[in-house]
Amino acid sequence: MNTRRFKSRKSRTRAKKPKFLSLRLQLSPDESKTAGKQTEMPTSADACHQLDLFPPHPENLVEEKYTYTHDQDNVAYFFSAGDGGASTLTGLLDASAITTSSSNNKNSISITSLSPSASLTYAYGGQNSELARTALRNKEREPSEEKWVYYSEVVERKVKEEEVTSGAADLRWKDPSTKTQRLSLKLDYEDILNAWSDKGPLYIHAETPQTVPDINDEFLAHGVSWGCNGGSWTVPEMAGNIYNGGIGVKKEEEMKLGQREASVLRYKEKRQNRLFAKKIRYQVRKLNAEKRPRVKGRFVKRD
DNA sequence: TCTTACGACCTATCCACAACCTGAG
DNA sequence: TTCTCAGGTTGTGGATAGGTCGTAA
Repeated sequence: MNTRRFKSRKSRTRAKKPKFLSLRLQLSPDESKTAGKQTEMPTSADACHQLDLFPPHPENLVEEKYTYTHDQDNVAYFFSAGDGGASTLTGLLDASAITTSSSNNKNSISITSLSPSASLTYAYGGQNSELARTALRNKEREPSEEKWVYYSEVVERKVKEEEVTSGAADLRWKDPSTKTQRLSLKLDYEDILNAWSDKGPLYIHAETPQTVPDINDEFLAHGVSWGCNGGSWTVPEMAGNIYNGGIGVKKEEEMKLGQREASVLRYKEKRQNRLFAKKIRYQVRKLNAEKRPRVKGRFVKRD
């Protein structure tokens, strides 16, 4: 969604009550509760979130459980209620517990609440409590449905988690007496560069900083795939070809190229088929709306 | 290079009302 | 604990307004 458009549109006509909340906006440092916070270490692959090739939907912003998953084709974040509703919006706001789990090729991060009675009024500035109540009311309507969240929101959350899990994590995170919890990720760039020095260029294109790669990029289309393995990005099949002068066996190369092409095809197909259209939650309402009389597109009273 | 005009595109908003949800008893 | 009921909330589609973007002059 175009934010500028949204803003200007809001100014154009009477502002409609927003349906969803941005947790990022509401989770100011002062309001986050830290007392009794329990954190477990994320197991791996935390860096992978930086490559979300599919822009997330801003809708469905608030849900019960935040889950991050990745596989070899994709990286995505979900909110789901697969835990039976143990985590709620209140829980998210409170963020009393952040737990992570890992199994096979999937990692998940759950944020649950240890004090569900926390004040929503406080978190929402006392003015949008009705909104929060509404959001809470929606819990578990669709227990296993995929949800999308803002990418920036996820990144911010991940940064916080990384800081908590790192050895040099700011101890203020666990100190209930400390009011400022604004954590900042401090990287030792020199160490990173040294550690990486024998592993080839830092960037896909050695001259330019790496951002989200374009799937149409020839570089990707010719065999370099993105995978997340134990927290670091790898170039599994063609890495040697690119950086070390090739793998040598032409036949093998062709086979792999074919597999790559098929893989890229599947990837592109997957991306194209991704559901960007509005999802109908209640078919009966759609039927009713279709039958409802209209004037210039607006519903009108029946005679 | 900058400004302006224009068309194409995009999307929040509006409406009524049945379905749905929630809390009280 | 379960049921009932009243009242509040949500979701639905088509047309539209008005902003954005790209292009040409």
